[in-house]
Amino acid sequence: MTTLYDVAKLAGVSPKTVSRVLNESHLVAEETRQRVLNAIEKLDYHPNAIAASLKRNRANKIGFIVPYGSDFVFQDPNMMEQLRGTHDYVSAVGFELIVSAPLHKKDALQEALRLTKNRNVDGVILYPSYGVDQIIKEFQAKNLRYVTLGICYDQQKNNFVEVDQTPGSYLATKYLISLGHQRIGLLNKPYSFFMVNRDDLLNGYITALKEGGIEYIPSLVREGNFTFEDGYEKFKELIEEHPDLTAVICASDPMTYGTIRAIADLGLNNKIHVVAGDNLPLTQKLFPQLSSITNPSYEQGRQAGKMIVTIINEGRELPGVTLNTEFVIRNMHPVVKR
Amino acid sequence: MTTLYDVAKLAGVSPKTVSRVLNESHLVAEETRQRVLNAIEKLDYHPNAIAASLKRNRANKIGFIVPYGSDFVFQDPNMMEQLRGTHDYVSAVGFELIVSAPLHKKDALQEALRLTKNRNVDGVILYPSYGVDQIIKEFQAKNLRYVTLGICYDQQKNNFVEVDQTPGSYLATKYLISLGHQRIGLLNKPYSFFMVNRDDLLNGYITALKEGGIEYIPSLVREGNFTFEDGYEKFKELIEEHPDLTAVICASDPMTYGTIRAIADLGLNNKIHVVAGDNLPLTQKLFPQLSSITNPSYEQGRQAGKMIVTIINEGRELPGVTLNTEFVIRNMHPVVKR
DNA sequence: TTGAAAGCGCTAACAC
DNA sequence: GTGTTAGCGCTTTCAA
Repeated sequence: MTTLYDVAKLAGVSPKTVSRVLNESHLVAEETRQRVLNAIEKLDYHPNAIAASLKRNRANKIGFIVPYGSDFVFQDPNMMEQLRGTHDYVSAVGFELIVSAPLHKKDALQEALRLTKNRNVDGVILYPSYGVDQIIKEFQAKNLRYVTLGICYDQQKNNFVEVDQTPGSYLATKYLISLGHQRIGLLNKPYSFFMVNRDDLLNGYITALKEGGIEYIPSLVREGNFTFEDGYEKFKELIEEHPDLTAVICASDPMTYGTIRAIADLGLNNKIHVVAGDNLPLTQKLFPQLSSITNPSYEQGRQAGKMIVTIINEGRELPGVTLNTEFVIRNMHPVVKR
Repeated sequence: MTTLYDVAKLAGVSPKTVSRVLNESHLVAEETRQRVLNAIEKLDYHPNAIAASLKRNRANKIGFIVPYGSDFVFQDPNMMEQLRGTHDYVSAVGFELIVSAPLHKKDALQEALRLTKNRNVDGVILYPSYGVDQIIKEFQAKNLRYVTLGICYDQQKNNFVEVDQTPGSYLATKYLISLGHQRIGLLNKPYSFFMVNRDDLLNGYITALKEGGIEYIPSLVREGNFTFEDGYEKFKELIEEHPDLTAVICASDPMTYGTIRAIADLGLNNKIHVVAGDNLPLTQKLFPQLSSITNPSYEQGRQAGKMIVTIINEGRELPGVTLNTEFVIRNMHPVVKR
């Protein structure tokens, strides 16, 4: 294994000079620099990143921790978009991304602590889940670096990148009302996913109903855990209790797919106006006729990546960021009254 | 920062003993071990993984290199399944997974070399792509560790986990013929993706046609690059040239989605019998009526993870592994003759 | 079963 | 602009 010393010897300079060429070459005379570069080339020298990490006390790695098992991370399309956003940002600024997806929530949180305390990573991005507030306390007590994908405890002011769904659901509901729909279902996100539920989807929905002079009926709202299966089941419940339903707004794209499948199975094609939850590329391709709330998952992941890198580099907390949803009209359904 | 020395001091033992407790505690007297563990607990000590890595010359990390940009890795569902399989295996045996997805192929391959030579990772999993054979030569010359997800050069005997699609396409074609289909299209995988094309999908298809006494018409086969867009375009080409087409076999699930969308756009719903390419969970949910070739992507990723870990631990090459496709009948279409 | 000392390959402090 | 020295935190001889 060739080391920096071999390079120094061949180039006839000190080890520190080689190190300078590697890291801060502007502090080295051009002629010296060239000699060192030649030696590096000749020896096919590659600096040992681990040794540098040890000395610098910097792993140059970011952990992306998801407390729902690998089948969730790698199969939920929103999660993938977040992951992709984080990957793109952090890899562009010289960090590597480590994905950690233990099967049990409590393992995940311990894993976050372990990764960070072991100095395997310089900081982590945490997905909201039950118990994450405890972990954050420990991160804060130990002065470790973290960013959360959503608000994780009451009064959290720093180190989060969240998405506010109020505008999206408000606009979606308004739009459906403008088409003449009166019985509009909402397949809401799960309260249990988040420590601090912002009720944003629900609030946008209720506000729009109120403005439209339509009564808010709580049983038109069902929670689901973002999955296809929940979309399927909850829509069936909804339509059974409210056979006069003509439209439904879904909190996520997988739930949208489940809803569409349920509609097909029930022989209700073209009878229910569906609004999708995320506006993912795949959904636009599969169901180009669907209007959709837009969920900036990629941007959320990207911003979280940017935030954790900044926090690591500057060594201080950063104020939280809120991204907004919008609403895209792509409707090709007829207005249906049943 | 508490170090192993702090623990040693508190426990009244030598650093080496603490190290033993951490790594090979059976070589330590139980009473000593307890004293050390107590000290670790009391100090909330976490071993510095980087220091251990430096000394051991082992990063405990696997690189997963994909030469097609992050939008491909994180959006292609098969890739995700492979990644998930690798993640699950390697994380279970104490390795971390580093995903590397540079935008340009040649960057990707340089990245694979850099990651490995820098000792950022102990080995890499390489996706087949143009030029990967050159990189492999360099890996071999430098005695670096790698596994490829498919055969990447002529006569490659070692260090790969590939999938043979012959059985799947053979069975799918047989089945379609048994239903009475005569004009069967094949949306094939792209030759350009692979250095060494095994023609497996095509061979299974041709063999089954021959056995069924049906002429093989080359223009019924179109290549696509696994994406929705290619499925859409290539199917349109196919049906335009062959209006008497009644069935089509797709090389991947995204291509299947594209084909289904094209069929809908052309007003041919229920007129074309579609066979899906991968049998991914999402496809089963979205289109439960589709028969499908089963592509063991998760298992492929898992086996690749297992292989690279074994190669790293044993320091030698391993014979390649071939996984097989199957065919699942889920048809609810009527048999259609046009 | 335990310990002393050396050193993995690099960079930070401090000279010159 | 360049070099010397020490040391990051661990593990590995080798000896006791």
